[in-house]
Amino acid sequence: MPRSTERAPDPDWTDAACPVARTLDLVGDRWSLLVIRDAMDGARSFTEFQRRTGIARNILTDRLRKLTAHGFLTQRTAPSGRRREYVLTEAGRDLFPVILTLRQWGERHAFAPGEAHSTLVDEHGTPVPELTPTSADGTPLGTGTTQVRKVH
Amino acid sequence: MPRSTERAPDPDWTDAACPVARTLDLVGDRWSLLVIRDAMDGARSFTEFQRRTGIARNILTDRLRKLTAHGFLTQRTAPSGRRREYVLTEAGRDLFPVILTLRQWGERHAFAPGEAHSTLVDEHGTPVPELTPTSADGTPLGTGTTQVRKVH
DNA sequence: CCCAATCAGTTGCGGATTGAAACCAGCATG
DNA sequence: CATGCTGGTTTCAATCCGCAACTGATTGGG
Repeated sequence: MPRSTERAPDPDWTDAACPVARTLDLVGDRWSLLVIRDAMDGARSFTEFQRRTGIARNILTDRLRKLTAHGFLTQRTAPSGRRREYVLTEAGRDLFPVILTLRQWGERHAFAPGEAHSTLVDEHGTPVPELTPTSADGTPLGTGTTQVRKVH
Repeated sequence: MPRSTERAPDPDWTDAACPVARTLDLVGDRWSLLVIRDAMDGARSFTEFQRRTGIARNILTDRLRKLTAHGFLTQRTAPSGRRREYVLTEAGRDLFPVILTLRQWGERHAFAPGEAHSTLVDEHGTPVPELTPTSADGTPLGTGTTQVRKVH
């Protein structure tokens, strides 16, 4: 009885009006964002993703397929041969701030002081600074100083 | 295998050295971040979370318990009575940039042009600008201009 | 050409997780 | 006492996940 209204690549959202919910409907599972993370870090092939994440192969198959179907990844034939490889699309690369903020939360709250972890650095090896939300005039924003509004 | 470092509510990480993976181990499921989102938007009570998310009640019970155990939420008695309520901790509020970047990705990529959605505004009603990663000297950073490095 | 290894999956199978709905207990009101 | 609200718990079916075995298409070497 579902009645598809228009063209629907991925039907029935958890909360159709909320961008947060829609994004989580696409990548809000245990593995998708780790696959994206590794793609950003240079992983291209099935076995490379498998090796880095440790994910079960059938699940990886499923995730690569879904991420490709939803436009985060594309499959193209590798430049150096005839094997195919997975590369991030524009939409996939736009998840960079999401991965970065997850990373920064983890670095701050999920490690004991002095515990070994990885961090993100720029081309000069300088650590990437914390990403802080600000208003258009530069004042910092948080949960108390913002609110959700409907738009059409 | 007894590995009691200090207080260990949630042992064996998916990828112990990666802050992204650790964060996702804590909130990387279908519902946790939506609960956090609603907490940021003012939800305090069990039924309020249930009403906003539409989540099954047993799962909500589990998520509220886990989010509390992991330090994202605290339970305190409401100031205006004797009912208890869930409020975000410091660590919970620090997920604000994560929710915001998820929201911004969704606004950009998960909606057809002109489709109705919610957005985030500051106290003056001005839309919150895009959060863009930059290096310490202000140059924009992306997947091509950063790399992961181990730190101890 | 033949044998082996590697890559990219697919299939089958138990066990854990999730979800919908029903049930339950405490408290407040009428 | 009956009703309603809050904050759950229980039950049970469906789904998801990981493991291991298998396929099938390529490289790679002798």
